[in-house]
Amino acid sequence: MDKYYPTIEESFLFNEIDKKSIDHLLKCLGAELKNYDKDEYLFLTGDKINNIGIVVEGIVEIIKESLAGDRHIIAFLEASDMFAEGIVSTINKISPVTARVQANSKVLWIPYDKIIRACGNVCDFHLILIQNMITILGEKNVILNKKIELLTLKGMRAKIAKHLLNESYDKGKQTFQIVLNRLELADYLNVSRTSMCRELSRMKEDGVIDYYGKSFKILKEEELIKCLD
Amino acid sequence: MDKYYPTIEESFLFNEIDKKSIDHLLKCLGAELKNYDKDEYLFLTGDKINNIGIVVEGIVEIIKESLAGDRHIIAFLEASDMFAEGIVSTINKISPVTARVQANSKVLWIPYDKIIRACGNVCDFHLILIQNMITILGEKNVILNKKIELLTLKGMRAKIAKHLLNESYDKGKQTFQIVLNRLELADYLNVSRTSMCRELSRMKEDGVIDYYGKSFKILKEEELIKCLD
DNA sequence: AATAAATTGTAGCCATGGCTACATCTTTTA
DNA sequence: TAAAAGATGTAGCCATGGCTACAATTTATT
Repeated sequence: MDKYYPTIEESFLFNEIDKKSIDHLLKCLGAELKNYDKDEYLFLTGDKINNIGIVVEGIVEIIKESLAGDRHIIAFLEASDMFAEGIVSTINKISPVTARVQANSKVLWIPYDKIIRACGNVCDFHLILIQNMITILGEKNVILNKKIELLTLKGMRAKIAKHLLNESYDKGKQTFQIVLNRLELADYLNVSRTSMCRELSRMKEDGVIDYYGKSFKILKEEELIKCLD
Repeated sequence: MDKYYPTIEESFLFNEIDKKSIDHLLKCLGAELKNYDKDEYLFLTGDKINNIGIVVEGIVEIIKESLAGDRHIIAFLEASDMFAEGIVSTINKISPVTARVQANSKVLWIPYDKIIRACGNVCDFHLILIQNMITILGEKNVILNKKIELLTLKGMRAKIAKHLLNESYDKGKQTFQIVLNRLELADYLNVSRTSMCRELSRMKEDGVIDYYGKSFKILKEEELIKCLD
């Protein structure tokens, strides 16, 4: 298991925790490393979940089944990504999603109980762990709120403007590269790709932004801000 | 301060905590009760927040200022409602909103540090408190995710269908009362009231639902579910 | 009970944006 | 290096849903 420590340490859950102590801590937590074969399920929609998972090797897919029956992948998780933390921290702990490995994978499972209940010999790390857990949930809240803000905006231009401003603020520059391609971006903004492309063209024509591929430049910030009304 | 205990106890933060211990606990936490006059500000957008607030008396408004400069009230909080818990649990603790009292009010402030750091004489309550804190954040995540699911649906009928199904499942009945009026509902679904009313009429005409005022009845659940594609 | 105010429902008009189809350009694979 | 697959941009068509205006109904106020 030791060979995976570098991966495990990267998770924010172990932020500020002395790397030398992780071995001790994982034992204290009763963490378990499990192997999964391609396409094996980790848990299904409706299952009661009691562990937090950290991907140690391979790929984990998070799948949302709609009431209407169709399946939609909402996340691809890679090594050191955490999952299920949002589920175990609710009252009933019932998963609204299904998790499956896409390739042969290894997952580290940590019992939620052990994380939030300080162990008998209250190690200092435990309290840091709990604080990290809360911070992770807090930050997730921020991300969800940002997404809601975006989705709530009326009009194509407003959505594009808001997103580009967000990116620009995050990077601290007027010129920046985006990560998503056009289709993914349209998906994120919940609009059709073609209509989004059309509006991007218009915005370039109007001289408020410029772009080539994934490189964007904000030309008239004030104009973009005006779009948000 | 004792006279406000019944209100304070109602907060989920003190769930499962012996009421007799609350007095001791609040002292251990260094909780402070403060008075505010009508229209006084509790904190402004951009302020760094270090305390969780619980409304003890009066009304607190949470206000969102858009980049474009207009103000929008996103919540009215009443006695025993908690606020700022989502802010203090992030990394930088900067508030994205402004809080103001709408009438003469009393607010109980609890230092976040004290909540998540067990005190020297580790009282048992402290751990419960921390677990409650995590549960609160987890549940908030669930609510935000539900809202995103709704906003992401394409088409008026899908949004209405999803919301009515949610309400029906929550209440466990096909017939139920909604809380919001038409304007508030339209706002929640992020559509115009008139278009929503039009679609509600059509749905009634099609015989998939029936309603009168705030009373709704789901007539053909399978049909509603089909709308979600 | 009478009036005012607020809430809800309906209709017509038209802008926004989704969809199909295709062209252009880029990247991957053989 | 050619061919295939994928990503991006553009255009035309038309359905969805936003908006204004007003009617009908319910609730609040005097």
